[in-house]
Amino acid sequence: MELDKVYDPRSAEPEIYKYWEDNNLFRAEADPDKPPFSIVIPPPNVTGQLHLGHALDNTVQDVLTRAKRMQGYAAVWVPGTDHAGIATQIKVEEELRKEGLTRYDLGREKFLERVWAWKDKYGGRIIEQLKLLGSSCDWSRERFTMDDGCSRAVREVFVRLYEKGLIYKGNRIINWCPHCTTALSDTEVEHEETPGHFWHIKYRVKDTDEYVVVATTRPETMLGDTAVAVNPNDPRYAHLVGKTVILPLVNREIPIIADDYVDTDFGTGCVKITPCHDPNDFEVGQRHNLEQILVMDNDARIINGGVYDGLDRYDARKRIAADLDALGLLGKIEEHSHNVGKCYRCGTTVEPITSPQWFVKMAPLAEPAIDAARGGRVKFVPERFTKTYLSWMENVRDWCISRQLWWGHQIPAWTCADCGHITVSRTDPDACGHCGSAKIERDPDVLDTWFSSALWPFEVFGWPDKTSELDYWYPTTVVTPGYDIIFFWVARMIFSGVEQMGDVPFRTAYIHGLVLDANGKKMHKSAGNGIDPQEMIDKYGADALRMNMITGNSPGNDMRFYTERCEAMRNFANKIWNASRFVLMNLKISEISLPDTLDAADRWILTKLNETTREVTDNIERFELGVAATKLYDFIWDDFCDWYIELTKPRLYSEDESAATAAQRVLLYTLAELLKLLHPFMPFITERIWQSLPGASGSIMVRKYPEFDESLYFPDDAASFSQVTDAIRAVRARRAEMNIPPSKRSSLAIVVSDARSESVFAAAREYLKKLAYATDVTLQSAAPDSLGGLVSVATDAVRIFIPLAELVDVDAERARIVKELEKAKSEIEKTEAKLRNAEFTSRAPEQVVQVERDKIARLTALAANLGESLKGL
RNA sequence: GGGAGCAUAGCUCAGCCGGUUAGAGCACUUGCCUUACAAGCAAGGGGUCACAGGUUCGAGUCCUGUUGUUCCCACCA
Repeated sequence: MELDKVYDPRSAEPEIYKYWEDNNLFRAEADPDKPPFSIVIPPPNVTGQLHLGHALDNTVQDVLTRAKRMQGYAAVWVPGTDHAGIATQIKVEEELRKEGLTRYDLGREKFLERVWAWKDKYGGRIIEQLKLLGSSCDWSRERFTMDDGCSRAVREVFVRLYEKGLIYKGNRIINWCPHCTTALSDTEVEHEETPGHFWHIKYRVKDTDEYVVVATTRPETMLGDTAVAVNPNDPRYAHLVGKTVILPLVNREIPIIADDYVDTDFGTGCVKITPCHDPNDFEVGQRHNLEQILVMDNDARIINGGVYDGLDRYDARKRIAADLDALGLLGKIEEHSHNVGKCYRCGTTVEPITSPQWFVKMAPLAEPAIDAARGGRVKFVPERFTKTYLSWMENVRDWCISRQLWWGHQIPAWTCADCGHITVSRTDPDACGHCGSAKIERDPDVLDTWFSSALWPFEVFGWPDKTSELDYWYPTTVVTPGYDIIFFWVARMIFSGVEQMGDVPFRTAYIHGLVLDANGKKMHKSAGNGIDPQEMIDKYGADALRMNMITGNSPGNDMRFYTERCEAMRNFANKIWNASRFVLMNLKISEISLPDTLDAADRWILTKLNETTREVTDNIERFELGVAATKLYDFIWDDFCDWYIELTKPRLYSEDESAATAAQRVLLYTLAELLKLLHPFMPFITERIWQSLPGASGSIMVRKYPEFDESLYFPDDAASFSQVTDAIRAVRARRAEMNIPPSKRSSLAIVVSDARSESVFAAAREYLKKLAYATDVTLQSAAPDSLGGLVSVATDAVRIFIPLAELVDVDAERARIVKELEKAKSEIEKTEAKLRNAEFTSRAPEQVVQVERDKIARLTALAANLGESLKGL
């Protein structure tokens, strides 16, 4: 099958993907004869567009999975599509707003219909995009589970934890997003240093003329103050403890209490206590049995605040400040920069608020999850992320899991209107579990999306049923998230897996970095610096984008995205394409097999191929995908294309049929092997070329990954052959310096110093002619008597004479040789000094010492040859 | 306040257990349309590996400190 003159990924890639799909090549079922390799794929956010973070995730997963599968594993991909209710919901709300509607206008039923349609529309698009990227994930396994109330697995876990007392409902302070109108967990709040003000407010002590001054960044919360606190050891205020102050504007009498929480050195040393709107104050309030007064509703509008009721929190802030000022109760206003919590999805400033919510008690769950990482049952790659994980897990607070959203797993809890008992059940109950009343109502809240995501590694295999799939694939082998979701997802999968399954959800968490824009900024849609991967795929092809993602950065480190690198990888694809075209158009054979006799160049390339195979396999094993890909890039471009293909040309075009056939065989064999090696990284183009190779059948995706082959490894021969390539390079350099075009050929006289070199060069005549632009090559044991008219070139193995003297600038020539000679001499000196050092020779390993000795020998020979050349000038 | 990462060529980055003359891509210079490829070929310029100590026969690589920078975590109102 012939290859088109130009490779067009835009048309080729979808075709190839279809071929994989049509032939059902993605599905790898459990196989008792093969070790399982299962990889957990994060649920893509349904936001209508894939971003480069997903592209990176997806590529890493795909490379690993394809490689493992070719290496003989039963490899399975575990795709998730069950995520991000909130993202979708917010998007739909935005759409509605354009029509002047809110979700309340539509009602839950109708609203969910819209959300669902939107998800189908855009969720499907994301899967199409992932396919474009080459994802070998078997998307036919996709399961949408979150629309129908609550999935079985989620319900099972909820009930289990509830029965163990690890889930509780309580009126606690939580983070509230007034835009999404839902509670958020601690991890969903991003803290951002924000400039603000520090308002000093005077509270008059009752029945005195004395004032205490409190400082606050949120004056509007004063409406909910139920105490003022001072440090018990603060002499300034000791006399006031136990007295009361009159809360201005509200005229409520509140106590002055003493609590260690107050830092005497910060602010005024007096703190207003608002139990409903500050986590610390909440705790203080608990300790002192303070009244809780909620002064904001779900939209962050004032309630229970008298004349301020109905005002937005920021309007209220202005009004209150103004009113206090009018009363002369506003002290200084300082500029104050402080950390403000923002909703990680919409960026709105979150409001700490007390609210009845569901929590997971973390301490008992964290402990075994910590042990799992300490004991190495879960390994993080790179290792440093273990620490990130541990420090979070060790300090984790209870997890707020209820969300006031309409789409998600609805909490399986029913409250009785008669007795107030909460019934938690695996099946929908008809009556209260306590009093039997039928007047029960289901909790309208849904679960944090990460609650269900945490169950993914076992839920997808059919849990809570005991399935053979689950038995075979769990624990999964690896998960590959970015470090930004270690807390959200990785940690929660670990403690959920350990708790429910009694074992970790995956053996290795291979953590990658984030994709930044060219200026080093995190990509955000709002910042407009995001790049749609599809754009890159359309322009350069998925293979190029994948290589760009994989190479040029190391595990766990962020990478900046450069379009130029995509271009470079596109060029690489083009290179492979053209090299393959060359091989194919020169073939007269119809099967992949090596010839009986290999010549020097063959042995050289096969040795290089073997080394590359060994190293690349090793790198993949250690998750060093970037290094692996780079080695393949170098081998293919430098060794195979630039050297070996050129080296085969004389034989391919020669009259000698058997030599030509031998070259064809080695070319085809090497090409087939390198295509297999490269396939996990550039799946499309390798498949396309593979399908065109004579004697290759089926998909390259299920071929065996190359292994190191001792019988095709000739390190000594390869080393000898490098004498030839060195000589060729030296001649080319000489000619380039003299600006001699390749079209101007000349003869070469090569002086060899020993029998080995003689035979090496004798066998390499044709190579020298082709690559060193020689008309003919003669070997001799001594330099020509007269060096007149000759240009000389020296390597450590040979001296070469070229009759081009009429073009030589003798002075420049001398200067060049002197420079080279000096460099060689200084190297020799350094090396000799090293060898003279007894400490070195006695302590360094023999191998290392030998390398130095060899170096001396080589450099000495080179220096001698250079010296001779100099004399001849 | 605690923790982590990064600092190597003009730019973006590799460099795994310390051991040849520190690499790649892009950019730059010179010469080439050599019948696979100008998205290419050949040759070349460019780095006291942030700074200061230390360990070692030997340090870009390990240790300590300094500086700069990025990120994560944390209840200072």
